[in-house]
Amino acid sequence: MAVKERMDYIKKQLHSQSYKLTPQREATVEVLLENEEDHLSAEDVYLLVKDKAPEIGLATVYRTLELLNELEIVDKINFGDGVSRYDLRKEGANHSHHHLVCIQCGVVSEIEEDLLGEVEVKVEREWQFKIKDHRLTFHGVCSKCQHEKDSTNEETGRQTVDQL
Amino acid sequence: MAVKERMDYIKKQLHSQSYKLTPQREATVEVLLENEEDHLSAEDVYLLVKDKAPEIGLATVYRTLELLNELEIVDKINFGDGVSRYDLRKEGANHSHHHLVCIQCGVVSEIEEDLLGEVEVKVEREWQFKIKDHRLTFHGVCSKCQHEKDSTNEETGRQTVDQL
DNA sequence: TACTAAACGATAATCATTATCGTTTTCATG
DNA sequence: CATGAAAACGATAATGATTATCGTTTAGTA
Repeated sequence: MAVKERMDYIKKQLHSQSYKLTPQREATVEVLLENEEDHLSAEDVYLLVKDKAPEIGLATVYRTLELLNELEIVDKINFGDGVSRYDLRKEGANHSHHHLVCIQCGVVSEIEEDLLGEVEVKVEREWQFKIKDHRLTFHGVCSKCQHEKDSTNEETGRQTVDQL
Repeated sequence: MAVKERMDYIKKQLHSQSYKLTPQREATVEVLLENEEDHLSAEDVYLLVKDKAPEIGLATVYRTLELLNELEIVDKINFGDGVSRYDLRKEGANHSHHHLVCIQCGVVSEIEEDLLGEVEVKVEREWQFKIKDHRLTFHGVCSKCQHEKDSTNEETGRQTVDQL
């Protein structure tokens, strides 16, 4: 399965930089692979990883996520709520993918396609800026919420407004 | 001058939503107008505003920035260091402008031009997502750092790498 | 001028993240 | 396989930004 292969790939990356391959790190990566779409916070990862490795400490989770971020295996992202979220990079991707954040239900979904190719060429040329990575997030209303005019939403109670 | 006019405009916006126009709020907005390019944190604003209104409290600065954010007079942005930064919207702009963050010297500069027009059309169409706002940040090496190969940098000590 | 809700200042509380420190484990070596 | 050193760990204290609380002050109005 793909999960196993990607796990092996990540293991190799750790090894190649002479980081040790501890069970805690393995369990953490496993959790990330199994919840790839979920934009987990450190706390989320901690709770999930405790099922696999109950003795793990929160500090270790933070340390591992930080390490994975440095190795560019995960992206540390921030949607403006007070927490960092950790997002596994697609295999071989050299940039962070884009996000859609629904301001009504809070759901975060992903755009894997890179929409910024031309934009980056322009920025590099006109601003003499050598781009290494990008962050692109759209805030708006997801298709589901656009159709639920009467949405009973725990976060804001806001109604859908001017779309459609 | 433009500052005065924009101040009046912001005053009107506060008034129109029946928020009071206190000296503390006025001083805070003044600081934002006078340091528009600087991506100030709440603490930064606090220190600057103390010159104009020495008795102001940090809590009030946070409250005011929060209010201005809700009124869409400022954007609250986050570049991944632990602090929120507050960025005045250009007059009449209905979206956040873009940012370039230099990973070597830490300088943040702005792109005022909206580069996302076509991208947004595509996203709205293909993902059925009604966009209200966006956040776009490029991380990379600014033109200055690209030319300082021997950069003595207090943050990372990192050398310029593979560009040029 | 007096009133009342809004706003304020000081500061305590919260909460995510980081640092510390003594213990445990991994992995290379004999 | 046993051993030793460095790396990693778990528990928890410390930090630092932000938010909540609360008694006092003030802006805008009658």
